[in-house]
Amino acid sequence: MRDGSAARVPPERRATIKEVAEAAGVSRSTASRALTGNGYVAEGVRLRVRQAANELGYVVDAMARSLKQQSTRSIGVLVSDLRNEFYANLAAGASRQATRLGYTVMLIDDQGIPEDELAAAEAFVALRVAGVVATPVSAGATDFLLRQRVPVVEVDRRFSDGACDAVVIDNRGSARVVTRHLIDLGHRRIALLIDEDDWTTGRERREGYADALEAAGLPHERELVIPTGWDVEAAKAAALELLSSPGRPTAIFAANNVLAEGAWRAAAELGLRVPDQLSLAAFDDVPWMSMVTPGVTAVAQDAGAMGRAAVQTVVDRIADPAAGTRTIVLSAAVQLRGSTAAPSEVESDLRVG
Amino acid sequence: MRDGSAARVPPERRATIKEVAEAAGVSRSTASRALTGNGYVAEGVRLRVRQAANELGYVVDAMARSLKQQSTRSIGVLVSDLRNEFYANLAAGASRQATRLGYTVMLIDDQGIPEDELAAAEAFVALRVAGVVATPVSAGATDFLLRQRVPVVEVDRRFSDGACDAVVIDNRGSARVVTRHLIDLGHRRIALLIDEDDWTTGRERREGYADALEAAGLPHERELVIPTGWDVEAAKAAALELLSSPGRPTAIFAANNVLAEGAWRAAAELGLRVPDQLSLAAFDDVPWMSMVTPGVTAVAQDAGAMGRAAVQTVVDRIADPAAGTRTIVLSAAVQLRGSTAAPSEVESDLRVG
DNA sequence: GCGACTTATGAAATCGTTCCCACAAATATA
DNA sequence: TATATTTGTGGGAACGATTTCATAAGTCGC
Repeated sequence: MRDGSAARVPPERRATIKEVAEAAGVSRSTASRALTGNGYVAEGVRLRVRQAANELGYVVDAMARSLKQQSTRSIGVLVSDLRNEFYANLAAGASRQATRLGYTVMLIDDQGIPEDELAAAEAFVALRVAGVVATPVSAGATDFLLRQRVPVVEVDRRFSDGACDAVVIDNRGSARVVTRHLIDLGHRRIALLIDEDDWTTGRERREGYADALEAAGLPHERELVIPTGWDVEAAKAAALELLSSPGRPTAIFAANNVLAEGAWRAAAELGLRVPDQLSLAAFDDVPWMSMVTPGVTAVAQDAGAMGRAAVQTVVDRIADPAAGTRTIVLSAAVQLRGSTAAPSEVESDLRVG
Repeated sequence: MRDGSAARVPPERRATIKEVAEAAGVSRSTASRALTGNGYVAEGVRLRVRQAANELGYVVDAMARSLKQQSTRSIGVLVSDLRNEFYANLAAGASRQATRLGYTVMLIDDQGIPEDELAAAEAFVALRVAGVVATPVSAGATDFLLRQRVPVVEVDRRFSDGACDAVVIDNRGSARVVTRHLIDLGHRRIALLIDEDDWTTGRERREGYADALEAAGLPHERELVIPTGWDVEAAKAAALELLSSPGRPTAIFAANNVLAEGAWRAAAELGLRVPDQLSLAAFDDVPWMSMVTPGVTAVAQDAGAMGRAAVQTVVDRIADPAAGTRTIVLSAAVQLRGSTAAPSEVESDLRVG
């Protein structure tokens, strides 16, 4: 029985256009025209070539094509941590938009490491991607790409202000609204959990927080701005310390979803009731915030929309490299949930006492 | 001042190895050897070439290289939905392992659509990826890739049993353990929320559920196996109907994290206390399950590890295309949390009455 | 029936790289 | 000294496609 079946045995080597041309009895040029649709080809010939290609299982070699055409249909996407839902949604939006526009995506997760980011940028240049969408962690990668004449769109945060396109949200305004919300509820000691100050996101969120305090005539107390690490554990540790201290705040504003998770876990571990004993608000609305009880008040960035917009922008830029740079600012909604409420009397007493 | 700065103006066109060679005063062959490290090159010459390359901002054209070498250093990764944390973690693990092994990743999110999956497979072939890691949604893509002689590793679920390598977990065993756990707690009416039956994951989880019921001598009631849709809303709707019915189950086993989210939201909407009035267990342990109160008992698959293992497997396969196919079965731990407990007396009465 | 245009085809150059080969000089081995 | 062997270099042929150009036949308008 073996070898007796009619199953077609795949050939050792992949078919080339030359073989397709021979099978169809035409020249390579004609075969190319028949398959790509560029230039004149007689209808009968077109069909013959298409059929020959099918029978041989021919698939164009994108590299040979790009080499000749000196351009590719792929876009580099560089994110800091795919395991973080924000970046995953961003990448999903970018990927889908790219597919829709006929591009493929080269995705690299640089783990937030500047060296890896630079290596990724080099890989993108080597692969001659048509453009790059990146959530930068340093100025290095963008600089390198721009020097190499590769269109870049910075997403979420900016390092090369004005030198390239960008898609961001109104971090400062959103942070101000959230802080204002807490102040309006009666909070006077509002801590800000923040991982960094070097990025535009962190800086702007901090500024928005400060804006709101100032507008309300509240002091901007240094010890209430808590620098944390990058991951949940570090954030939790920082929050534990903060919440165990005598001058404990009545509200925490976490500058992103990871820090919010740390704060939430810390509060749970200390047995603090939210919102009675602690109000919690966050930047980045992720699913768990609407699943826990009470839900967590959060700034809802549409990461998927950011990814889509970034890809659209980079494709526009590829089409017109000379146009002036654009910065797209997307709005973000604040989802008010049960985690923010007026500080309780008891808490006020505790604070005073 | 403008144009007076010493800033180097990037050249219009990218430098080629020919230009590097000329700048260093050697032939293209020598320049190539100096940069790649293959073959003999005098030390002084090597340095001269490297410097020339640096000064010209030379970056090798990966496409020209691959065309000549007839191989690439990139791997195609195909997932169903990057917004789902399971796939995001899988992709993150795959991406990082690929980077570690010197490969770049072409990522495509096929949205679970068979046509898109096939189109992605074609794109991978066109780009001549060295191998593909995929969470298949139909047999088509894998078949096509195998016919095209592209190494494929199926992850999470299988369509081409034995025809290619695979990385999966013990779905049946894990489902059995969870169901058994619910039975041991005293549950007799345990519903299974499941999205599909066509994939190995769904089938095996269902079998594990059935195994446990049978082993306990419990009837396998048809109306307790609930087919849901793919998204949270559909799952929630199905769960709402189930939980509002007179013969309502005392426990729900959700076959994945999306369905679990739907069930959780449904229970919350109906005001059912977990675990007093309803026990909930799930497949796929995602962060929210340990953040809500009570935590949700879940099978913890390490998606990142699956992605890593898949990439490792496909790279091994690239190295030895003739070796027999392997199926790697990773173990999954069951995280027991507060959402599963013995059914309350009141509930039992309700059920009887 | 003659120029102008459209349609159709194939030969050959080209994209940027690698790598086989030929050759030469330096070094090691007999 | 004669002969291998190692080290170093450059010429040129690939890799697989696209695309320019030349050529030729058919069509149109007059």
